[in-house]
Amino acid sequence: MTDAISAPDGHRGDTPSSTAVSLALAKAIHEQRLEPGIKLGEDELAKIYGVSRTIIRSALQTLAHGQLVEIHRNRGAFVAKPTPKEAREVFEARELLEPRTARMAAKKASIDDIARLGAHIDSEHKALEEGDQGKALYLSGQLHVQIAQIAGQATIAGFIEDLIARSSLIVALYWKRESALCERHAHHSLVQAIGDNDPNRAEELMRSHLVDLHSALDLREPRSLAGSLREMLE
Amino acid sequence: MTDAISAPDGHRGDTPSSTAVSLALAKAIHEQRLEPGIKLGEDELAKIYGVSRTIIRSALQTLAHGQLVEIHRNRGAFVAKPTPKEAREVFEARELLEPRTARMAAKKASIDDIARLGAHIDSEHKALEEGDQGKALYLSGQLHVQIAQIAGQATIAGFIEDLIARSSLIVALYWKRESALCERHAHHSLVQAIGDNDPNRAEELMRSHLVDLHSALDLREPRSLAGSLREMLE
DNA sequence: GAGCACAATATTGTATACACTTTGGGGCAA
DNA sequence: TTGCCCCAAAGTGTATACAATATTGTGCTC
Repeated sequence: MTDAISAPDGHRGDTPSSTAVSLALAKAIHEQRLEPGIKLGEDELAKIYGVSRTIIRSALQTLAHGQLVEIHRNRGAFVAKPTPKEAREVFEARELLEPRTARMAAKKASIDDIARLGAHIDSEHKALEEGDQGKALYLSGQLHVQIAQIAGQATIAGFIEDLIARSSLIVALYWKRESALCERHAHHSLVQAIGDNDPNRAEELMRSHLVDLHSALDLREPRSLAGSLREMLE
Repeated sequence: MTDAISAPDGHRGDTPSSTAVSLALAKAIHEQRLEPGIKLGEDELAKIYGVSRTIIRSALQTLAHGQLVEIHRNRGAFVAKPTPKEAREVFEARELLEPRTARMAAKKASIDDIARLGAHIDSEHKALEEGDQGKALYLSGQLHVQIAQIAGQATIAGFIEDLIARSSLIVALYWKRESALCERHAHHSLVQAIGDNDPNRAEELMRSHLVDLHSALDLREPRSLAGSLREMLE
């Protein structure tokens, strides 16, 4: 443990370490290595990543903005636990934003874009075959983000990115195990529609894909999770 | 100067001072007391608000998240200057989100909600009569936020809140002076449609209101502003 | 033994100190 | 004069120290 964080160093030599930490934490949440409700102690994180609490605090604030983390004053930061109402809102927002975005992506997608999407789906399949459920879930979300980026609307893409991150928490809490991962086919045909520059089909496929996801959730009560016991009594 | 910040103390006794600072700055930007591009020095703000740089830094990070402020590493924080492309994206996002939201608000609005909207419009008119352009602009944006809140979709309302804040920067940079403020009537009839629980009309009025706003912008080149000279050479 | 009050501990909130980067100016050389 | 380099000053980035608050454990009282 306590290996210093590997700075991703996006493009140039500048590397705010708080960004690296928040990305690392976001990915851990996205891959469901961090369960909803778990406490994120500042000192603990500071030791793990080999930085001061200043950096950790900044990273936690960033995550709180995207609603991946809840910060309670004088009590600390916790991985967020979206309520059923919030979960519904997230998916309703996605159903409003993403189909339109998929339509735009289908209109604008270049050869390069389509190649990237194809490669992405391949990684997704590989992760599934290797049994890396967390990584597969992460990649599955990132596909939606990539589509939004192809649509060329950075602002909306940013919103979608937030919604997708929160969706991973929602899946952790509300996913019905019964429903198989029908995603494989859905993503494949969606990418195909975009590759064919078929906006109508892309929009409709995205819409039905989201409805499928939404209806695969059991939004009555949050799944009981380790560490959640205490919070239920507060 | 240097009067300590008046903590708003939202509901309970908890008051993160960084929140108070970021709200104060956001309002100043919204009311166009802070021009796009102006530098927000940490020490300066710390003295003004009577807190340490720690707090200021946190507040600036919050604002950067909403894209009201741009932070350049080792160079400092500046009030954001949205590009024409960004401006278009913001309004396109609004045109996607707000009409649907107005529709939902018209469906759900209670007597109380409608009274609040009416009171809001009154304040708006009063601010205009008193010649307080900044406050009028701020209130005008807040009406949109309130409508989104009435719709009961907190997630989408949050997005809209961000978009409205950014819109004030866009107006500062790209508003054609020629176009009169047609807002008065637009807001009035919009609130009326919501009060009548007429979703179709509310949606359509919101849509056309946004189109009007959008077309009152000159999105070719950012308006030259005090202090922007230096930045053009950087 | 149960409940409460208080002290000890742990953790977060804020301020300050120090290190690093950028910036601006003055001096020196061509 | 012009161009360059180096140094000083200013400002941001990070770590640490201290203060305030919440939590937990202990012992007392009833």
